[in-house]
Amino acid sequence: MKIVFAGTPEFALEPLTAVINGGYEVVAVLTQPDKPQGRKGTLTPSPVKEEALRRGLFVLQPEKLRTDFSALAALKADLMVTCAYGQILTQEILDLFPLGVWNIHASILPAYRGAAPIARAIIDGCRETGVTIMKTELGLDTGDILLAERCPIYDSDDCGTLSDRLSRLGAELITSALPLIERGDYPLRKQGEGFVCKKVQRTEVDFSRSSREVSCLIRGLSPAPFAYANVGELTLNFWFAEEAACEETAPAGTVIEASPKEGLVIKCGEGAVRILELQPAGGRRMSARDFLNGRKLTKGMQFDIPRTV
RNA sequence: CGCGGGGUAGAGCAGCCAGGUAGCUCGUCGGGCUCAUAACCCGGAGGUCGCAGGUCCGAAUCCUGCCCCCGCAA
Repeated sequence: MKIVFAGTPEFALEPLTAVINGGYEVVAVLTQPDKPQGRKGTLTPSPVKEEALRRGLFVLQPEKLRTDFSALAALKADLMVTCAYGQILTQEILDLFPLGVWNIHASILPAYRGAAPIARAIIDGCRETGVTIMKTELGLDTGDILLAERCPIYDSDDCGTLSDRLSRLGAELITSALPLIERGDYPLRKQGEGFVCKKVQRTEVDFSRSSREVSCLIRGLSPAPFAYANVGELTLNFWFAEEAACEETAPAGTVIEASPKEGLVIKCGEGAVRILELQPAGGRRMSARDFLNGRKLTKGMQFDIPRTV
């Protein structure tokens, strides 16, 4: 069976490997064009492209697939597996594959259709999420479900760790799915009503929210694009935080503890959060303990609270 | 030339503007206190101050060039 694999970020690597290890003929890997990265604007290939090249696979990376799919058509592949590819497919493109186009999506559909399902689930405080394999149709992540499997979200998770786990789960599911699809004998389940999510953006922490909301926001946006906060002249990106016990009454945003021993604890609207890892603007990622050894924060300082819109 | 911060002991920082003894917190090592300790007390080790050149009696500090790291924005 000839398969095209379409994917772009790191999340798609395990599934790609799984398809290859499944013994299928991966006739091409479709991925987003190289993008300028960082301050120097260096043109950087996607993680999927790098892996594909490493394995000597044929790579396609059209700027606009919807108008530039002749190369894809020429492959005459049987089916396509998509996994966070990043471009919308047209009916013409779907029709190129006799056995269909199948998508690996990092949520239990119909929840969290669209972009950033993993980050959204954490930010919303979900206790579990999962991965769905669905047959792609024109609507965004609306296709019928072939397989889905749940996966817990722990308080120790950030978007990075959860993403890793879901990526492996996605790899397992596609491994189970391909034989079913090849045999052509499989049940499909219709999705219920859902909603589409947008990309997540860098967000200023609102400490007037509850400790759970704050810690989930921080973990959901780490390791990018980050939740941040300002205190005095400092801007801090937060890498990891946990909810903390707090008996004090102080305005939200107050620094309750700031010592190498006690750690960095900030009062929230309800409860408090302990920042465990952070990164000052201009600096490297470091533990709160290291940061406090530099003594840039002291008890009683106030973090800015963003204006509520 | 997109905007900006930075490179000083193993870690995180101060000192630089107004050149003149290498400082702080943590860690580490040794000793003490304690039933005990990640707690407390005493003591010690540990630094080519990113690299190269220049100015100067004297440079972490002033000047010039270079290397590297990072935040924002794209």
